[in-house]
Amino acid sequence: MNHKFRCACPITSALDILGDKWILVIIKQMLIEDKRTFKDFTESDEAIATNILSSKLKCLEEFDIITKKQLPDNKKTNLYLLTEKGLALTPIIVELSIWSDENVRALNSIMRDSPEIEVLKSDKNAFIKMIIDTYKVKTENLI
Amino acid sequence: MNHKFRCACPITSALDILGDKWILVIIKQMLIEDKRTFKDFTESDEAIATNILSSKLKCLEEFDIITKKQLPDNKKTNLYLLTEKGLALTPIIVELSIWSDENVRALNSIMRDSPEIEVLKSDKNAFIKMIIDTYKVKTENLI
DNA sequence: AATATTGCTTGCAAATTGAAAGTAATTATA
DNA sequence: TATAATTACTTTCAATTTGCAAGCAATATT
Repeated sequence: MNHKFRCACPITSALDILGDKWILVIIKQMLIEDKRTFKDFTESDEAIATNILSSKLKCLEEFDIITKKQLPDNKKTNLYLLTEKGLALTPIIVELSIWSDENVRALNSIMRDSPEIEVLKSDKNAFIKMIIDTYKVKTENLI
Repeated sequence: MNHKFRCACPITSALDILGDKWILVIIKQMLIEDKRTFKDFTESDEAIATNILSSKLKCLEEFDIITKKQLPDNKKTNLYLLTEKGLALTPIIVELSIWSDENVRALNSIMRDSPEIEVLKSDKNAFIKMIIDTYKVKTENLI
């Protein structure tokens, strides 16, 4: 797979990787919903089809945003984990959640509350660090 | 047009609107490349097709992220301008540019330099405010 | 009055997405 | 140990989206 970039713009180039319906949803599921296995993802609210999931995971792996690992005591279940490059997407996820809370809520009647949003807004950097640290603690003993 | 949201997650709902190849590219072009007219967009480096542009602009208008205005002395040329809801996407654009500078540059050999990136990183909030204020100054006298 | 420009729309081919079913390897259960 | 269930996919095919090219109507320019 050799990805093509549209032009020399850094923002457009980021969107050449992240700009689709599923990539950032998968990152979010890994980062804050503890999704780690193929099955975890298929069971999520977003209900991604297995063929799409398979191709997107492959793509994320090629960009080194995630890595695929095996548990030492289980040859069947693969673990998909965020790399540093993937964890560096946390600020984008955080900004998406703020914008959504303020601008999309009114359009989606079933949108769930974000009780932590005020804490988040009061100190974004601390919140981002907390999410990343929590992820690392949760995953460091898995492999 | 009645948009469908995948689920109750605020982040996924944001991506139901923003998660595609073109939407955030168009926002970026308006916000920092002074693109305002249909022609402006078609002449950009990203070279969007006119039918796609037309449908995306319509979509952005329906979500109240942009507004379409006419110059009083020109009945042909339409101006597309960001609303407050659209300007509130600036932090997302800024985070995309930081992530890209640090993580995509190595993959895209033709990516242009971002000389302002260090200024940006040293005070994100000030940079975001500057972008928004500059946009408002540039556009307030157009209509 | 003739030409060029702007802002689209239409038609069609190519690519992507998605639902459903199938498969192979591994693990759990009777 | 045999059977069933689970996981992680792949395949097939239909539906949707994207993209190129051409066309067109209204307005602006020469």
